Amino acid sequence: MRIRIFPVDITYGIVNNEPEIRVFGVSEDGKHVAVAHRGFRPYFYAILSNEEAVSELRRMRNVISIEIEERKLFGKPVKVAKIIVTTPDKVRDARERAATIKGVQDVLEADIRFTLRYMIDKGIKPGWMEFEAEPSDGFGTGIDAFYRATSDPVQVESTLVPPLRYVAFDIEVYNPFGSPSPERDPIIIISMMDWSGNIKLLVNDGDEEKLIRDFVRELNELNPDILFGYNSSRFDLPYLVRRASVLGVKLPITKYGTAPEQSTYGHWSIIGRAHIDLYGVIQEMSDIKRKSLDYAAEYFGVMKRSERVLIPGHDIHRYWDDASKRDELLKYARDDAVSTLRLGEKLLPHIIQLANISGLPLDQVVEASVGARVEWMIMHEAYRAGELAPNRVEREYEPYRGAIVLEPRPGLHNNVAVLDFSSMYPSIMMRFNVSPDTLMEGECDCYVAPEVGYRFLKSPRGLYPRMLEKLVSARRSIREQMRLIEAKSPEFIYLDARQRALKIMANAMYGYCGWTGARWYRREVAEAVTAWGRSLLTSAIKFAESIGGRVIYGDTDSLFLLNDEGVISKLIEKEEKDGFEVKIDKVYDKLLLTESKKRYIGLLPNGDIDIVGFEAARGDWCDLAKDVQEEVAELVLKRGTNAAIEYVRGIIKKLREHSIDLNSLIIWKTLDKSIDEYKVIAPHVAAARKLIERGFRVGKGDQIGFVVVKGEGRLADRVVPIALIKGNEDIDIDYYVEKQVIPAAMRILEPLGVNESALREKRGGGSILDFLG
DNA sequence: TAACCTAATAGTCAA
DNA sequence: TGTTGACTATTAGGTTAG
Repeated sequence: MRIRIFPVDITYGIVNNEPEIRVFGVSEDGKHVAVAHRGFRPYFYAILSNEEAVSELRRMRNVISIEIEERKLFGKPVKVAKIIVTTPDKVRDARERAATIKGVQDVLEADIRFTLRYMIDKGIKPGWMEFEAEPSDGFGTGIDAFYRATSDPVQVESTLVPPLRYVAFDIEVYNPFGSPSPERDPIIIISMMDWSGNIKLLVNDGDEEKLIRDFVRELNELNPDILFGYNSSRFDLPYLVRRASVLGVKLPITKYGTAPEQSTYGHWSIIGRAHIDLYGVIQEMSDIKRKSLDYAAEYFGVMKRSERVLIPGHDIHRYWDDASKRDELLKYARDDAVSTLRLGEKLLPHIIQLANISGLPLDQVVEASVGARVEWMIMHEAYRAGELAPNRVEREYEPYRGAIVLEPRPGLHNNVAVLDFSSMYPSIMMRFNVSPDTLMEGECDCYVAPEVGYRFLKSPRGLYPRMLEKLVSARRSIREQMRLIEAKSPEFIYLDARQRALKIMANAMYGYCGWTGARWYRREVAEAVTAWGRSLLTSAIKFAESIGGRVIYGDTDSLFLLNDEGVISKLIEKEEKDGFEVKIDKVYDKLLLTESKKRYIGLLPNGDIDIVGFEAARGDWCDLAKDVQEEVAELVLKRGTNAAIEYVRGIIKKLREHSIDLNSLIIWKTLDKSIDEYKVIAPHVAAARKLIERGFRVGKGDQIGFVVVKGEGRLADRVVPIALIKGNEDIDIDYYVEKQVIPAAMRILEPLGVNESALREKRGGGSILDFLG
């Protein structure tokens, strides 16, 4: 019989010294099914410098057989021995032995995990797959039907996703000592929400063991395919596991009836299910400045911050202890579970597509770095092309030249067209066959990169260009399909997520090739791409100017031109002839350029304002300053500078009267390293230190919010982290006027000829005291 | 000692 | 553990005027 399965988790077991791949997933009718597949063995390659090594390799223990193959490494043919080993746990030992054998130059692909090896070799990525199979004995719990595969799997293209069952969970911990510790502090609430909207609030009524057992029972009854959490890889799941073990309670929530375990990169996996920590997905979305669950949920329109309970983390124990506040804490826990579930629903299509395109399983793809995702995608392609995966090696960092940014022509311009090269770097790689395996030294039938002179074979097609072509053409056909489908239908959402993911992956390839940690790293490849990019942009400028165009700004792949239809259409036509697509991205009715690169504001025909690069677009300025700048931008473009000046004066007056909400004065900055690595104690570092003194665990990656209060010394000595705000702080209004509001406003007003003094209230009597004091 | 200058450090954004 | 280019604030440590 034929079994079609949408995999949720793929793992393996060992039966009679033979590995058995086990695919847990969902069938088309929504049943939980699992397929076991035997017959596939782990292996790795050895590059041979002489044939005599083969007999010695054959004599190694746990080796089943050796096959001599012709493969390629960076495009060059090599002879390799494929060393097939009994079970995955024997690979390491065999690899180490093989490496010491004379005649073995190098050992390759010994660090590829078995289940991923299986998927690469069988041409399977997470998504529908089909087996010939027959019913079999069980090897887990919570499964409706077991099968044993009698054929290799086949990937099935389908735009459908089965009805997956998912649950979101969140734990609250009693934390009177600051950050909680599982050895000491009990779990007090576990909140859960399932796919059909049922919410469960499990409460510690004095028996924490029962709480955990209740959670296990509820979860196994729901038997979800996906468990969503928010920061659950770093907090909730390890805390639960540790706490259960401290209490001596079992936590059998995997489909093997075991506890979750930590696997690679700190990820916590639940066999048979996909544990998806949404925090990682949010973290890489640069549009979302605040990464906490409440902000992320608000960003996606899932739950407004104003409509939910917000409790500062360090206060949880107080709400628990205070009988009159406990209900609020329960509501808070509930809101977290609801937000997490709804966020999961929004993000799942995206996650499924990233998994399907990269080849990484659902739970791993959210944890994996961008580089790792691209690399797995390349591994699949390389295998089919007979290319060996190079080993990961530590390399020295070698900087190289990037893109051009034009000097802006400052001033207020009318009717400006912004043109850009569509997917410039991917296009360059495809157009000139730029790839690590086509890079050549010496004479050849080659494309030669400008300035840097690196040479790339015209044929055969390289690994990178081939992959990009697949990504680009897949995206193109999806976008065509989308035109025929009703927007917001399930299929539309699926296709849209897919085309976005394809674009993300295509755009990530350039960054990957310049990453020193990449298996297929070749600095020359990245360098050639940016060199061609510079040359494309400069020649486009020259051409535009030669036919009377006026270029006022440009960055990497974009040109800002005074709108002239003739010039623009000729430029577009010319680039098309050269194999590049140039498009009008947008047209501004008005555009304000300053002397700064990468910063401008523009007025679109529909009245919208674009603010690019300025403080209003940044996450590290207080909301007040950002709001002021946004308003100033709008007033300046729509009504003129005087209106903007009046507005700013009004805000400053309000601020001095203390009638501005404290929340709009919070400044957020990320700790990019752990606290003792800092050479300079910046304000947010000082704020973080204060938190640590008070028992909070803050560190690398955390966002620190603080306000500035009056006092002596450095700014860093005058910050109060928001978790420690009592409400009676003496806010340093002058700081907010002079260092936040006025600079943000002046950034836009100054180039228009406004003097800073125009923003300040005239000082009345007693001004001499102000100067002295 | 206050005022001023400058390099280094750090974070964030544009592309 | 994707890239370079660019802007900006703040600290840290100096020099200088008085």
